[in-house]
Amino acid sequence: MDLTPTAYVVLGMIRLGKTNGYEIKQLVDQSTRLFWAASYGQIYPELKRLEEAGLIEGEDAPTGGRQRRSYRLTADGEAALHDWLASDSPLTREVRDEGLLRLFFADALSPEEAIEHLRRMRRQHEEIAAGLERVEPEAAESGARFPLMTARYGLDLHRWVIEWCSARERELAEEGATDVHQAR
Amino acid sequence: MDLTPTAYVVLGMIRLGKTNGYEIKQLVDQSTRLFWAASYGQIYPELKRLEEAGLIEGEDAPTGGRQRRSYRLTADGEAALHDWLASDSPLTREVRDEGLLRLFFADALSPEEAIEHLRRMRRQHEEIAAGLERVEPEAAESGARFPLMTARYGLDLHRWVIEWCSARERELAEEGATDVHQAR
DNA sequence: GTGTGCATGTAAGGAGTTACATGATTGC
DNA sequence: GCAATCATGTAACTCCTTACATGCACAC
Repeated sequence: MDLTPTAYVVLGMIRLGKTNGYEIKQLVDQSTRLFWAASYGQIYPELKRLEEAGLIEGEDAPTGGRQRRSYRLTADGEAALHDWLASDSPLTREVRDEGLLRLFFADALSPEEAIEHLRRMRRQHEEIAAGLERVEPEAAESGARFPLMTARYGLDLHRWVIEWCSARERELAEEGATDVHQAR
Repeated sequence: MDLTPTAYVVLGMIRLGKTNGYEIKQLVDQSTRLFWAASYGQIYPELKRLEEAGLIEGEDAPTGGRQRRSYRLTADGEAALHDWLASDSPLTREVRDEGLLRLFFADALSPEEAIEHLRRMRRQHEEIAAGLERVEPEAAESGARFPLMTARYGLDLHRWVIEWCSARERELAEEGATDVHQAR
């Protein structure tokens, strides 16, 4: 019974008190989204699989006439989550960053175009940081320690990237200003 | 004719002087891998698609009896690459980081286990940084400016993460040392 | 009575990985 | 002669996204 990290997202979110697919999706979108996203197309089938595997138990809990299913962890589910968290199995890490990819090939651009690209990269990270600033207070109030820690990680990291981009923009601009090539 | 970023990886690597699928894969593995990976299963079909689209031109160039196909950019291919690099279309950014994901749920761990997990995260980034230290000299000698810039980005970024993990490890350890709960 | 939010799901398709198959060349 | 490297390719599979379908509840 090999679970994917996405399965543990579901398990972990239930442990944090989210009882149905909709709530799980909402919390994912405002917390782990930046380092582990999940769509309804993953969450609902995963809930079924985990129930079949006996790691969670569901019960119908309609609100009036609106269907709703409420899940909780079983002892097995709690154990599976803990084992994963404490295990020293290799940690998946994959990044797809089109901004960096374009930067890698930026020798094909003019200095002005390269600076412009760095600005676009920076703006993207500024938007991400702004989003994190908005959700950080909620993470702080939740009482859970580590969700707040990861939110701060994201904020500090993206601020670091913003500074890095700024620094590279300045370097390129200064070179352009003093360089003879500028006058070509 | 909408191209994926992976198609532009192929285009860009050919522009950097790589002439066949094998060479492209090698350069990807020691340069863009950390922010845009690509497997043979993507590269070879992509080369065919790009040739059909007229963005590259291939010619058989066997080494003795060993088959080999050598590609170069067409004018259309050069233009497509440049347009992508200079365009302000949205920049894809996706991260899957199991280390951070586990950290997010680390309230389910004991303080000691959480510290141990931070150590594992740090070690992973130390290995990545060590790999980057090895390839950086080659990027520096290649003459291309931006591949070196992205290599340094990676190095500085992972060093930042290493420091971040260390700081969190220290915080948790100090708390444990002064906290009454430690003696439970 | 209408739009927004709550709530559950699926079908089709895209992107990417893994594993395998094949065979020549080069260095030891 | 054997291992490592050069070189090309594909089939099966997994994972995930997108788009769609459905319908209730609640606030204005």
